[in-house]
Amino acid sequence: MPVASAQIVELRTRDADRTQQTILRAAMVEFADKGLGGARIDAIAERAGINKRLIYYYFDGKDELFLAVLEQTYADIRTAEQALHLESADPVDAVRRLVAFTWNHYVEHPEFLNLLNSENLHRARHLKQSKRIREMNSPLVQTLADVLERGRRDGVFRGGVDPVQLYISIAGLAYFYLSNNPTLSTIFARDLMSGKAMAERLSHITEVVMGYVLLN
Amino acid sequence: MPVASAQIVELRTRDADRTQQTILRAAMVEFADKGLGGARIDAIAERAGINKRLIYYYFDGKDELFLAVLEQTYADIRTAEQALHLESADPVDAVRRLVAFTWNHYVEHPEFLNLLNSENLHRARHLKQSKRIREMNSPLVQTLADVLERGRRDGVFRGGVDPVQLYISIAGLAYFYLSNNPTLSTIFARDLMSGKAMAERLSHITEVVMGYVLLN
DNA sequence: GACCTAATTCACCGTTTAGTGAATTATTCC
DNA sequence: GGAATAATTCACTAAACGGTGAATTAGGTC
Repeated sequence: MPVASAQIVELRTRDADRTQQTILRAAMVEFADKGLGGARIDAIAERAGINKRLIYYYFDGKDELFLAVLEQTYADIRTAEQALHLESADPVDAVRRLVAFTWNHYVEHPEFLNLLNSENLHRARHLKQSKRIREMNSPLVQTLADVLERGRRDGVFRGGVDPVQLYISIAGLAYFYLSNNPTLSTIFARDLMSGKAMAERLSHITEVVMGYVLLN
Repeated sequence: MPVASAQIVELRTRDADRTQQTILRAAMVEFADKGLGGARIDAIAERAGINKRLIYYYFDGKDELFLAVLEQTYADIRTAEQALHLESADPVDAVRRLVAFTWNHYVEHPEFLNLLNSENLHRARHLKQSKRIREMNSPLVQTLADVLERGRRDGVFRGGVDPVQLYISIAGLAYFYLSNNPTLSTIFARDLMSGKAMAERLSHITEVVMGYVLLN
């Protein structure tokens, strides 16, 4: 039974789950900040405040850890998507909400963009090996297809819209602005990250998407 | 005076300009393939078939070399943009051509996308230090603004379109699809790089952009 | 054809990096 | 309370990496 030094020493009891979560969070920050190639295992250990050896104890190596981070990040966005319930919404409202959700999710989770960029640089070689993520196939595309079809029947949406193309467009309009903000802001000599600029962007991409799907 | 082995040995005469170009090209390939953090100076030297020391002789270090590659790549796209001459084209045609040009340029220069991703991961710290690139400020935005204004006066375009927002949207619609192709293809279990898929994408983004700018 | 200088090669270094074998604690179970 | 096991620390390595001082060689100049 610890006595005086208890408050200091005994704060950390042994806990495998918590340690793994701590490593995962620290790795996410490091990978997002430096990319897979630039990230340092020692830096992750330091960030997590754990011994570096534990990373190899719980995860096999750098690549496996990166995959674990990717899986976690994807799981987060899938969970958030579920909560949207676009299937029951009015088609026009559903598309508007999907655009806003996508934008807001990227804004609130900038690490997601950097992780994806890293993974694409490596031609998705981690993702391809992950059963978990491929099983996580988003029902969003099917939902979006239904929304588009309902809108078309209602006479408000144009027909012949490929839901995958539209989904990629919505993501791209948000993603590129945020992911490439540093170079865009530099080249256009304009602060594209200010609150005003951000609000204008969301408004713009909403208009672009609605201008495309709506008839007239 | 070399005799029999002349054909082999003497193929390479000393040429500073050519050596620099060779290094630059090799560096572009390596940086695009591995990112700034993953690229190896030794690999660049090997690719270029030159002695590693020459990289430090002509360029100061890894970061300076990366900046040189970025500058070269930007210079290329600016040159190509100049040849478009949108200022004299019919507004509707001009926007269509800008979309197609952007798409085709990215398709033909995939290294450009990866280099930009790397630079954005590093928050444009190289770009910010480059006088050359900031001076290269594209006249394209001004040209696009004129095109939009002409189209509005002609009664074919909607008003109030920010040319910077539109330019970023056109770039984003093309960029995201190509840059994130590995993860997108994996997740949607669909080959988005096939000739058919690529043609569909260009068609789609053209419709999205035109759907937005055109009245009715 | 000797001289000068620019271009290229050679040999090397200090540090960083991912990764590991083995010892050591804490916790659980009997 | 002792044994077994899981969690954590310790000490270390081999290779890779960016970078550099100094020697060497080729080309142009007079």
